[in-house]
Amino acid sequence: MNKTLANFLSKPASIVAPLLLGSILEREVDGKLLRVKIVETEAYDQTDAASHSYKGKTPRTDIMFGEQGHLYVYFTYGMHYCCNVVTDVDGIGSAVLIRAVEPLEGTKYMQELRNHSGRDLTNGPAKLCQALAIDKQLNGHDLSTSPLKLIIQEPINPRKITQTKRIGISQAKDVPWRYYITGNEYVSRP
DNA sequence: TGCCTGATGTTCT
DNA sequence: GAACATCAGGCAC
Repeated sequence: MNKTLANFLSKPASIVAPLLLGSILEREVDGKLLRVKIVETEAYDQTDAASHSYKGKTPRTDIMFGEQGHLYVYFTYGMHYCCNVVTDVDGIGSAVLIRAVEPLEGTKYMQELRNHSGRDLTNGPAKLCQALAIDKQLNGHDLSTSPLKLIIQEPINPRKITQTKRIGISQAKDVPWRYYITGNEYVSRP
């Protein structure tokens, strides 16, 4: 694990989530390079009823309780994958869900992977996983290594970040741990 | 443009 | 056996 990245992610999810906005994900697949910018995140930790780690460590959530900087991929609703960046130190079940990204490079191949084009290419957690060919094979992947790298950028101006309640969940809806870049067209709809 | 619904697998009770 | 951190397509307005 890259030390700078590990250090950056060594804090609770609610702290890291807004700092991840504007950072870059680089994905290599089939010899092609895909680059996207993170524009929307949600924080989850073990004190949070909506979190997979809330009920303690299970085989499924093992990754969330592990070392920060790894990818936690889960399968949901019978047909979709979603990906999280594990944060906080080893032993704490804390992660940041990537909800939306903005395509920077390889857009055409993402459209092929999604078999879909247009604005709604990556504006949802399951959509971006499909666009980046992320599935459970990448569960536990170290984000400082290929074929999927997280590249931290300077944190964007907090004034350009909107913080709201989370969406698409049934528990702890009132916890305001959703963050997105204000006005970015790739953010999912509220 | 916006609500409603079906598809469908993994996990935990 | 139910819940689920979802999406896409259909149909009404």
